[in-house]
Amino acid sequence: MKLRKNYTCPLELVHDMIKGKWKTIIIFQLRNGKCSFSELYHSIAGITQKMLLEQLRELKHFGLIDKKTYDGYPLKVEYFLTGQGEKMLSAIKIMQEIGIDYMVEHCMTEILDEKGICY
Amino acid sequence: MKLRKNYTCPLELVHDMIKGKWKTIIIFQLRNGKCSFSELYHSIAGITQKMLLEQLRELKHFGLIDKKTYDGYPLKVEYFLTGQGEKMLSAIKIMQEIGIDYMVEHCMTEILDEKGICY
DNA sequence: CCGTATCCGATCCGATACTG
DNA sequence: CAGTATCGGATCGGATACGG
Repeated sequence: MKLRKNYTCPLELVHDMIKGKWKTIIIFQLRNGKCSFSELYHSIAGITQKMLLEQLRELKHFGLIDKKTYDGYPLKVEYFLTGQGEKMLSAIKIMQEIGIDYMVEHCMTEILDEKGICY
Repeated sequence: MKLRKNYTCPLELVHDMIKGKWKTIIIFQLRNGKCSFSELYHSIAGITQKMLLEQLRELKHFGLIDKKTYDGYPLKVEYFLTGQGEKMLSAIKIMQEIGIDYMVEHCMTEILDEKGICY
């Protein structure tokens, strides 16, 4: 990842913060508090270890998440949202609604749970 | 663009709606109402005609913007946000704030205007 | 003014195998 | 359990030229 890139606008910066297929989903999965690596891994359908690690590293770099590592064996790590991560979550929750609106509108609701939500 | 993709979660869908370097910026530029193609083109630093057209087409496909074409010469077109586009704008405004927060925090404020905003 | 077409390097991301 | 390394196809996005 290129650090200290010359950004010409805040939204360009935020694009780097959350770009890619997985970052918004990862942030959303952390909405209820801390998760271990494998909790995230098993709760996000289709993601690979490589992608999860990579995206977690980038999210941490931009200060949206942080992690706490515990010594001992087996290794234990907890990922959690920072203050800015929570702020991003509030934007992502709006996006989730927009996604659901679209799916309802276009009859793609078969994947939603009984509350009309998934992930 | 692949239509009727099989989405497994709303955020994956929304990722397609706004992915790429330019879409959030385009939506933000439409925050004050309708714009012609060239107004958008000249107000977004660094974008090419190709990218602008391509991204406008995709935003329209997902129903975040719409356009109105007037006959006559020279050609006149107006792009504007739909209801869902306005909803997306509310999320994008939060992201803008996050971007500005980050820039202030990391002393990258030289590009911000006197109100601390750009674009 | 508005929209299209092509070329090509950079990046994304899935598959897979491996380490502490 | 947590993290790393490599390969290769797909997609993204900038440059450039052209057409209605």
